[in-house]
Amino acid sequence: MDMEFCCTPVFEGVIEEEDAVETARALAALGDPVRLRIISLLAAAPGGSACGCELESPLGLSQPTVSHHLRILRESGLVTGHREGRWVHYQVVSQRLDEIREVLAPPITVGV
Amino acid sequence: MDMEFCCTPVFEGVIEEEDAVETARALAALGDPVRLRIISLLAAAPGGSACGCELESPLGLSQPTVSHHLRILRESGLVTGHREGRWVHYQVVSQRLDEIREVLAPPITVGV
DNA sequence: CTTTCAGATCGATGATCTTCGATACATCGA
DNA sequence: TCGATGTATCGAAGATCATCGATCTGAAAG
Repeated sequence: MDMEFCCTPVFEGVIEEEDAVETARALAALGDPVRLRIISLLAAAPGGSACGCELESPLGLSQPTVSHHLRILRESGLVTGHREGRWVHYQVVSQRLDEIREVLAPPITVGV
Repeated sequence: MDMEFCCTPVFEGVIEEEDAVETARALAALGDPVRLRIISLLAAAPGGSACGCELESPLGLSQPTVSHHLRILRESGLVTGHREGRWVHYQVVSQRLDEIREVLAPPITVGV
């Protein structure tokens, strides 16, 4: 079961309520200091991935809380998790970040 | 009194707690469907600006609520407001959006 | 089979956020 | 000066969110 994510640019006409909700969900997932640090930690980890247990200590948060944030990032398509024995290796989905950056990109200048 | 906004990239080393809070604040400001639509409405308005009173109807929200969201967008540097008689003309600060896009930009690839 | 450990889920709590009516402030027109 | 209009702020209600301890699942080790 794969997911459908938002891609509607903010600057091509007035964004519809429904599309705005989807896009806002992705941006809200990034709008939390803990989740930004998780992304940063994963990207900086050797091989670009780390298990949840490696995040608790640097974040200074409990295991359920880290798991909670990872779930939100997963549901927003910003990270993926692959089970490897007892561990789940998480890594950043850079394509997804590119998509979100595109949503905020300035309008296509047509002359002027 | 000018404001200091975040600019610390997520992918250049592990982002510090303090910087993460600042960056998250900006992204959280964008993480709301109403505020995304406000940005979209302002950008699509003739001259790229509109007063608060012109937003209430298309958003279907009360004046205090619209004012509340405009305040958050202002405090995040995403819009500016210029008083023109009784009206305050709001417009999107595209530079600020560029900054935020940069924060989410992929790391500088050094070989490989 | 039992223990151990990583991860997910549940339930509760406290904080934050969205929304609105009421109200105050500011500006213009009569 | 007075009323009308756009905006900001206040206070309250309801919803959402972050956080944790307790608990459950799943997998490896003994």
